[in-house]
Amino acid sequence: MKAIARRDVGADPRVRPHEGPTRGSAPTSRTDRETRDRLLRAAERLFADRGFKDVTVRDICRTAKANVAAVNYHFGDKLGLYREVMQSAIDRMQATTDAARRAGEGRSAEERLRRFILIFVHRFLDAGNDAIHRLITREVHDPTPAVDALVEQGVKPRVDYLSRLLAEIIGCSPSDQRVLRCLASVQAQSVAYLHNPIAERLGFTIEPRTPRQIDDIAQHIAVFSLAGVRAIAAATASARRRSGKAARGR
Amino acid sequence: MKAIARRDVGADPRVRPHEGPTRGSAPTSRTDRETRDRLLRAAERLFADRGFKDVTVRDICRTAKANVAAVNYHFGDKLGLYREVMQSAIDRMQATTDAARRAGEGRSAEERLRRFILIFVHRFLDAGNDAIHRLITREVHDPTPAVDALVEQGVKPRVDYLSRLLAEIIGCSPSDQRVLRCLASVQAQSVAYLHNPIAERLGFTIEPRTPRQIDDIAQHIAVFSLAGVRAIAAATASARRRSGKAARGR
DNA sequence: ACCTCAGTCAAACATCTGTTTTATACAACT
DNA sequence: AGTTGTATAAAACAGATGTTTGACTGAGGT
Repeated sequence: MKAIARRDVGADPRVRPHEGPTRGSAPTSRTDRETRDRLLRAAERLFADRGFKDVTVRDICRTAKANVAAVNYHFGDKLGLYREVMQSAIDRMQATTDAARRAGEGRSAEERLRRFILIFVHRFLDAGNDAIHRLITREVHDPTPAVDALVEQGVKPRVDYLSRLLAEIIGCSPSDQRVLRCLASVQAQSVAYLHNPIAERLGFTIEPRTPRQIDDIAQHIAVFSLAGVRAIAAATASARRRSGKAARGR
Repeated sequence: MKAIARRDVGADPRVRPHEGPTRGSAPTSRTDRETRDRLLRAAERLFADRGFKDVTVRDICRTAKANVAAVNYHFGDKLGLYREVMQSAIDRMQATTDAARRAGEGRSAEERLRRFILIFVHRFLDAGNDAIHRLITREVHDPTPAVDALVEQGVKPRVDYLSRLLAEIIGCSPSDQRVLRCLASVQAQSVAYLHNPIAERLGFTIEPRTPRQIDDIAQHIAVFSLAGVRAIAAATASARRRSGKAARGR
């Protein structure tokens, strides 16, 4: 009976006793919301450090100095809390895409790509965004039910923009396979610089990076990627010129 | 009391009742070892799919059609099984490094890099190696106590070889920061092609890749990377020529 | 025939974890 | 004063999980 009741609540969240402090976006009554915010902050860091399943609500509540029941009260369940953390990450990801896109408005295709990369890498490696990016990276390898929102709102807009941009540079359709591969090559490079235990064990990453170091990395990825994309465009162009297949090797 | 006894066993594994079927590398008595192998195979797949903590010994034993106690009997504990799975992954990683390194012996530095990338990507994306590479990638973001062996035996040899190679191409010391960044750029690209739920949700990766597709990807990464490394070398060379900072974009 | 020991199995154990329950405190409103 | 609704707290619950225990089997050696 209890199990059934719980399952019903899960299926229809609106049935929950409180559904958090008042529904919708009411002012939540008074000075409270403190606990809620502390939970969100603690959860963001812990989820980023260890992933959804390896963090217990007791960990979160201990860090946030709240009672164990606080998560269920304010967010329905653990997943509800995670979704809210992830949504804020998605929002910041969208903001980064928009900023990096705007930075190149009115420029040539190559210059738009260069500026996109520079802005993007700076935000990506900014210490203040470290948690959300580790969070997003985790969804790639260990998806939770929140992955759908991430893909639709966070990943797709960026992929669409970069695909059109790369297609213009290469001179082909955005659905051409080369576009996707260049997209992968460009975006993958940044991920290598997220803090991770193996890189640290090898002596790379001297912990909080200086703005200078971040800029050096951004310049590296921009130079490397521009040259890579040009080479891909040139290789296929010269291949087309001699009619045959790929113009690989020497 | 029981808790203490268990902790003692954990601290000194040699106290365990069996320590697996006979110690060392004795022939394990008779036809058995079947169960052990089934456990290893099941564990490799499950650990690769879901990570160390998200797989239960019950999952593994169910998959391997063995009893729940089988893991503790044959491998001491869950971590012992994981270590053995990881060791076989490390061994294959070493073999890939050696093969990719040998493929370029006696060639120019650039050609050695090109061949290294081609061999490496082929092995990396070979369907038969998919599990071990997802396993290794997991250690990057969610290290277990097995990460030390991975770094020492698997990662370091590859990093050392590629560092020397890239330093030769760029024309600088292997400890130069540009070497590390090019190394990151080259290796990071392959990781983007491991099967992951987000790429699949976006419609990329048409499941088991054909040898043709893998070769296309390998060629792409080789062309892209060679051009990228050359550009980094050229940028710093021309920068040195005019004494100032970076010679970016234009 | 007897013993030994690796291997397997079912059951039990102790712990951890997400969630629920019950109770209490406090503020706002009637 | 009384009611209502929000927030928090302590305890309890139910299920899962890594590990251990004790019994049983069968082959090999004496």
